Amino acid sequence: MLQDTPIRISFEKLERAAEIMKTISHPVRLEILELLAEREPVSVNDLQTALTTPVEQSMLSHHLIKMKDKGLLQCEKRGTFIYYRLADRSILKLLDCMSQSTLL
Amino acid sequence: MLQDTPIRISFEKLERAAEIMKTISHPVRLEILELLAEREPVSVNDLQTALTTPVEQSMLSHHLIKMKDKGLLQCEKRGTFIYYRLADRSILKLLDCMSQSTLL
DNA sequence: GACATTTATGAAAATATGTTCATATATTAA
DNA sequence: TTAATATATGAACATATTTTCATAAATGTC
Repeated sequence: MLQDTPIRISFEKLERAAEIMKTISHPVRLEILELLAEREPVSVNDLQTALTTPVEQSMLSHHLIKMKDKGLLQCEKRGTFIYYRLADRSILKLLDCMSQSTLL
Repeated sequence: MLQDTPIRISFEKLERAAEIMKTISHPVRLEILELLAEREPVSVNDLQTALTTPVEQSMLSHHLIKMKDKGLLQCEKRGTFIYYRLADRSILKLLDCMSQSTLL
């Protein structure tokens, strides 16, 4: 059921929304979020293995840190491993909407 | 209620999803979509007036054409006016999710 | 201490995106 | 035909993002 009522957000919120969406608008980042949706927390290495696309360790680290900087992920160190988790699962609703969109 | 079941999308779909999200990840574009959500179709000029942020005619045109090129908008010419509309209202679900996200 | 493993860092390069400006095109009106 | 209005176009520029590469830091193991 599509909602048809006006949704009005302030420009500041539109800016923040745009920032969040921009941050995850990358196929690998979307897949990272999907993986974290299923299992949390996950180490960088496990993420790398789980991704369907081969991604360099360094590249993966950059992706993760970027999403963390934007407040989308959190991480925790255990020994030499770093475990990432979603900072807020409400972002999954976005993925869900996206996956259901008839635009895809 | 957040959905917690696995959402798995093919990499091609992730790429298309990323492309769509990237295209609308801009505060002005988000506001354009909001305006179109309420009223369709709207001429470029009316859009320009309705936007809360001042946007140059040329810039607005670029935004609209980009979203049209990506399949998110459609347009129709009447006289010297061009009326834009949403190509698919399912994109509004995304805005809705975004506006409800606790990340904002 | 030497070595392996895990992850981060930072610079450089490649690519993409956003913005501005001047101008073109199309339509309508006078 | 001239002028006015609506919109698009395209080049130039500025800025941001993505990717790669080499290397560093931290931890654990022998």
